[in-house]
Amino acid sequence: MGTLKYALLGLLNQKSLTGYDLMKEFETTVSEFWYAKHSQIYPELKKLTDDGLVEFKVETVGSAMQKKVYSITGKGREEFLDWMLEKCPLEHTPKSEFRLRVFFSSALEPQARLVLLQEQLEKYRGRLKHLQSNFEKFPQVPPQGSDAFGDYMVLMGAIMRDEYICNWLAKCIDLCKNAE
Amino acid sequence: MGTLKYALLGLLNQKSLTGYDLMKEFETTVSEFWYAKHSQIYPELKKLTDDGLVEFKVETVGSAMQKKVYSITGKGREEFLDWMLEKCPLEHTPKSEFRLRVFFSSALEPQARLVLLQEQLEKYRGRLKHLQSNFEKFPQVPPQGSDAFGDYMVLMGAIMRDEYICNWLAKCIDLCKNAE
DNA sequence: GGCTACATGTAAGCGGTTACATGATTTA
DNA sequence: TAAATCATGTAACCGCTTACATGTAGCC
Repeated sequence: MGTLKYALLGLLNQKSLTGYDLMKEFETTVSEFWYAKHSQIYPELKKLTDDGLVEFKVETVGSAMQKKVYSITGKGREEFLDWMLEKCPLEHTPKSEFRLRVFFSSALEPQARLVLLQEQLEKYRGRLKHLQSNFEKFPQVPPQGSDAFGDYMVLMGAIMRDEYICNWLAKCIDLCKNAE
Repeated sequence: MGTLKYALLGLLNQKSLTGYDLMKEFETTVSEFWYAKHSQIYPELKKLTDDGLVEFKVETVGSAMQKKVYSITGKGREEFLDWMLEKCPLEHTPKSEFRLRVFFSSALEPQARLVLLQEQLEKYRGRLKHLQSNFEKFPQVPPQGSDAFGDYMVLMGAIMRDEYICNWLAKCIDLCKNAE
């Protein structure tokens, strides 16, 4: 796919950043739907530079430390927008080790099956609380043209996702208990 | 992770199958949460055989065509159950090209943003209908000890997942329309 | 002075996809 | 008899992770 390329271009389309900054983005905000390690980011930035989609200027921090601040070029913005307007096919449902275990769970004792589901439910409830507290940083819906609007939509999606997973797990736990 | 190994062991724990049968499983039932191409399955089966976790007997179909029917061994069943009882950590939220686009969608014209969301909604609504019709093959909840019970739980999860995505997309579309 | 964060790179290896390659059986 | 399906394998390549490797800056 080469999606990392567009993830980087999209972020640099919002503002200029260093490779390190981009790495941090993939660890925080963006991590809900994309991520990459620095070992993948730096070579990709080099390729984007060679292709004229981004450019950088070197800034010096302190006395010796140098960093490369990357900006998107006109050509880069063009390719990014082309990608944004492409048809977006339905994604394959993601692989899930947990669901694989649930699928095979008839191999477990009823008690172990229940533990499997309950432990997972606790973990998702914890993450849900965390996401909900993140959501409070938006006092109201951000204006549609702002970068925050996309942020708002995906965060809302993340919360709804964890809510559905909690509902699903609770339903499975009920089924297991009632069948005993 | 080496999860493919356990996916194969889990399926062979239910019944004996050929490499081709396993490939078909990954294209149908199991595809909701795991999948693999034959080019990955055949070498993995060879490895599992070398490790004594599965064994096969050759069956002849027609006059010349040979197929290998694989069965799980005692050692294989043991390793599979060990894996089933391991702690199952919270999975990283899956990468999604679509959500990436939604995140960046302030770069689009309001009309293009709406089209992006609406097209995706239509696709998910279509798949949801398909999943719901699959679900009708269960006249009632299967007994907890049967292989069908795991199948039932994950299919229920898949339906709930597509429902939540439809709800999320509908909500996003509303936001975009109200902000105009 | 020591720890954490900032900052940038390379190399080996793994999981997975795409493509190459072959041949038998069934069905229209 | 032609096409689709059954059936099994290998090889090249790609995206990504883990580990290797190095050095600076800020903070306690």
